[in-house]
Amino acid sequence: MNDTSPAGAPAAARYDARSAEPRWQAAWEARGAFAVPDVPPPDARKYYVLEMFPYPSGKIHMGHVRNYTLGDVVARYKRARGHLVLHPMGWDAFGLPAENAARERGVHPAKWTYENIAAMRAELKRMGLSLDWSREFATCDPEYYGQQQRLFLDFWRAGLVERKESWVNWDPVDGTVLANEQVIDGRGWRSGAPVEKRQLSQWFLSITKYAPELLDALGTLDRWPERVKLMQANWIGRSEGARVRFALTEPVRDIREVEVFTTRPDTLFGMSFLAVAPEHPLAAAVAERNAGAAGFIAECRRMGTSEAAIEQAEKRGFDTGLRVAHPFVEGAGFPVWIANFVLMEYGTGAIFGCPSEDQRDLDFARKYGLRVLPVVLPTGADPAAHSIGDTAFTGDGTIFNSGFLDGLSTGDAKRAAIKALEERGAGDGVVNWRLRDWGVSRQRYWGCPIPVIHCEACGAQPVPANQLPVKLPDDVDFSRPGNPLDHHPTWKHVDCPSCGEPARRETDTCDTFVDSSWYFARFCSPRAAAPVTREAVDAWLPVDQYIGGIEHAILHLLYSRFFTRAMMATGHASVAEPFAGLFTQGMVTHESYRGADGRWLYPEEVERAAEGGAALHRETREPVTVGRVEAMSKSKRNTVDPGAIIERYGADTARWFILSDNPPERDMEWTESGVAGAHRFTQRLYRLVVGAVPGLPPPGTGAADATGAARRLRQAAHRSIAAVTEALETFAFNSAVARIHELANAIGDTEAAAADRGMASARREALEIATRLVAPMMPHLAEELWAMLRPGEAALVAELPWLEADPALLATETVTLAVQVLGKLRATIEVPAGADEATILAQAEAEENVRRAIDGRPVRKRIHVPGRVVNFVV
RNA sequence: GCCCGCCUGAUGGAAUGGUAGACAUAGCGGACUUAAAAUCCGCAGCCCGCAAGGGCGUGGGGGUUCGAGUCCCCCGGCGGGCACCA
Repeated sequence: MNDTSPAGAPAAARYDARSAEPRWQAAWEARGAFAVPDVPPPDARKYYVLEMFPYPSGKIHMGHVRNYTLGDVVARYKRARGHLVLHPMGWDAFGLPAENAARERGVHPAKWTYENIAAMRAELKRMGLSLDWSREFATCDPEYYGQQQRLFLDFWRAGLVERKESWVNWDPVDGTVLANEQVIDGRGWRSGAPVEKRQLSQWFLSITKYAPELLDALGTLDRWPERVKLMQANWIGRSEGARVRFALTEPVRDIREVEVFTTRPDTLFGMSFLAVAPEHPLAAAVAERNAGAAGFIAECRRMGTSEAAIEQAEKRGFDTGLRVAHPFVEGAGFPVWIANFVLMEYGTGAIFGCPSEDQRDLDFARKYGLRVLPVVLPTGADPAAHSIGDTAFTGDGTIFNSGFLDGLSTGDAKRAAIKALEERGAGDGVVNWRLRDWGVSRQRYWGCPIPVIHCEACGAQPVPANQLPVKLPDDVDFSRPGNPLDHHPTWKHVDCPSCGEPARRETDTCDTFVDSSWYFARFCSPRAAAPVTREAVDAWLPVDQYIGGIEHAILHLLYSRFFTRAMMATGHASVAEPFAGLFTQGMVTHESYRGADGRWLYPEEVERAAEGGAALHRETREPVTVGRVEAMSKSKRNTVDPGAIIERYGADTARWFILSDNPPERDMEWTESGVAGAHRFTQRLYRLVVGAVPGLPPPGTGAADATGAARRLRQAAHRSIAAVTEALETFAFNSAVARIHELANAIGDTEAAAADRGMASARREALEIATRLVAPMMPHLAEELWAMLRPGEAALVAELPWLEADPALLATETVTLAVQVLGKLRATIEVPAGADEATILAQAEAEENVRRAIDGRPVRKRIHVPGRVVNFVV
C-alpha cells in the first residue's frame, strides 16, 4: 500500500504493521509465551486447541488463514481465561501431489515436501499464531511413521487388521492404480484409457467391529455440530431387516441359492426379480458359460469404483435366464438379473426387486418390462383404484396382495415376514451396517510403508520391532509407471523374520488418512520413543476444540474416532473419543474473472470501478467478465495469496477481516474492499489511542464515580466485555467484531469531551478494554496499543487474564417494549425496568397509534412478554 | 442417484418464537483540503405520502401460533460428502 505519511507528520500517526508484527512475534517467542510441557502440572486446567494440520502444497491459502485464525482466537482467549493451552502445528505430508511432482518435474517427493514445509512454516509464522512450535513434526518424518508402524503392528496383534480382496481402479495403459479423483468420466486422467476395476489383496483395519460403538457414542458428543453427527450416523448406516435365501431352480456350478439383504421383508410378495451385483460370485459363475453376461460384467467394470458414478449411471441389467423360488409363493419362479446399480459392498451384494415400493426397482422394472404388483396400500386408499405409475410408493400403509401378510401394517408385516422366514429356514432377521472395513493399502511410494514381510512358507509376518522403522528408500525411479517400491531393485528383498528364508517386503503404503488419525495424540509427546507417552496423552486428550473444514465431516473424523478406540484397546490411550468439541468452518470464496479471450484471470489482474461495477483488465484495459463467487481454486485463478495480503496490510488486518466478514461456519467471500475496510479499522483504533494518550490520567484512577456521558461510556465498555465474551464463547466472531466496532464508535463520540476529568478516566478504561477485547483477534495491534497505554508495564497482553464486566454497569434502568395490535407493530414504549404489568399494559393501550389500530374494537386478549413485547388481540 | 447443509437490503451479515436489517462494505450528500488521498458528520429495504402515517418485505408455496427470518410440510436454487484428493 502506498499510504506514506505526509512529510513532517509524526511517524506514529499511522500504525506500521510491517515493523510492529515481527517485533511482537519475537517478544512472544523470547518469553516462550505459548510453550507447554508434555505433562502439565497437576493444578493446571488444560485446554487442547487443534486445527486440522495442512497438507504442504507449497503455499498457505486463505482456507488455512481462516482455519488457523479461528483456532488462534480460541487459543488466546482460553489462555486468558487461565487455561494451560496446548496449541501445536504439524504437516500432513504424505500423499499424491508429491508423487505427481516427482513424475512431472523430476523432483524427489521428500525434497519437494520439505521445501514446501519450510516455505509454509515461514508464512504461518508471519500470521502471529500462538503455537508451540517445539512440537512440530511432519507425518513423512521416519520418527513419526515409524511409530505409526508400531501402532499398525499392535492393532494387528489385537485382531484389528485383516487381509481381504477388494476392488481398485486400474489404468490398463499406465499400469497404475488410480485414485477416484484420477478417474474422469470413466477414463484415466493421464492416459485417457477406459478404467477397469481390478481385484487386489489388500490390508484392512477392522473399523466395522466398532460400528455399534461409533454410532452410539455420537450421542455423547454434545459439542459437535448436529449435522456432522447425522452424517456420521447415516454413514455408519445401521438398518434392521432380513436376510432372505432364494433357492435357484437349478444350481450354477456349486451355487444353489442367493442370499439377499432387505429392509423391506414386508414387500416380499411384490417381488418381480432378483438382482446381483456385477462382482457377485453368481454373476462370475454365469459369465463362465454365458458370453452376454461376461460382456455386461466387463462393461460394468469400466464404471470404476466410485459409488457416485455407479449410482448416477443409467440403470442397466442383464437377464441371466436363471430363476429363483420364492420363500412364500409356491411354484413361482422369478428371474435373476445382473444389475449395475446393485453394490457388492452393501448387504450381500444381491437384492430382491419390489418395483411398486422402491423407486430404483420401479425404474428398472419399467425399463425391462417386469411385473409391478402393488403390495402396500397407502392409508385411506381404495385397493381397487390404487395403482403404480412412474412413482413407487415408499411410505407406510397396509399390506395387501400378500397372502398371510394381508391387512397388517408395514411395521407388523416386517415382523411377521421375518418370523415366517425363520420358521421356514429361508431367512433371518438381521441388523446390517453400511460401514465397510477400512482398506488402507495404497500402491504408492510416498506413504508410510506397511511393516509386513511376506514369506512363501510362513505367510505374512510382522516386521520385528528392532527393525522399525521400515524406511522408504531414497533412490526411487519415477520414470516408470506403477509403484516405485515394487520395482525398486533391492528394497523389497528381505529375509523372513520367522524362518530366515528369502522373503518379500510388503510394497503397499498406508492410506494418508491413517497418518491423520492419530497426529493429535502424537502432539502430546512428539519426541517420545513410543507412539505416545501415556502420561502426556492421558493429560491432554481429548482435544477440547478441534477446528477444520466440513469436507472432513465423515471420513477423517470417523477414522480418528476409530483409531482412538483402537489405541485404547492396545494400551496407547485412555479415552475413546479424540475430539470433545468440533467446529467446522466454511470455505473461502472469491469472484472469478475471465478475460476477453476466455482465459481465467487472477483478481490482481482485474480492476473494478465499484462493487457490481464494470471490470477491466488492469493492463490491457479490455473488458472482463465477472463470474460466479466460488471456492478459491487454482484452476479458476480466483485465489488471493495470503502472503501478499500480509505483506501489504499485516497479519492482523487479514485476521480481522476473516473474523468480521461472516459467521465462521459459513462460506466467506474474500473481497478487496472488505480487507481495506478491516485495515481502516486497525488504523482507527490506533489513532484513537495515539490521540487520547496525552490527555489520559494514570491507570486506575477515578473511573468509578463517573456520571452522565462518562458513565454511559463506562456502561458501553462493560457491556462490550459481556457481549464480546459471550460471542467468543459461541464462535460468533463476527458479532464480537461488531461489538468492538460499536465500542470504538462510542469512544470516538467522546473525543470532544476528553478534557473532562471524569470522562478522561472513563476513556482510559474504555480504551484499555477495547485493546484487550481485540487481543485474541488482532494480537500484534493489541500489544502495540497496550505498550502506549501502559508504558513500562512488564506483562504483555498475551499474558494478561481476561476481563470481567462490572455487573453494576450492565444493569439497565429502562426498557423499550414493542407494542403490537394483532401482531403488527404500532408503537414502542419506554418503561422503568421494574414496572408492573398493569401499568405497562395501560401505558401501551394509551398510545395514540395503538388506540387508532384497536379502532374501538373490544380487546380479547392482552399478551405481555416482560422486556420484549405487548400484543393486543382484538 | 443417495446423505447433509445453506438461501435476509446493492453486498457480507444481526436478530432466547417477540421492534427484521445491529455492525460493516459499497453508494449518495456535506465538512476539511489549492487538489486528491486520509479523516470527520449525515442519509439510506421497497412502494404510496409534503408530513403524520400506511402497505409490502427474510428463495417460492402452504401450515402451526396472539405473534414466524426462526418451528412443520412441499418445491426451487446453491454448496459439502459418497469410502484411493487432502
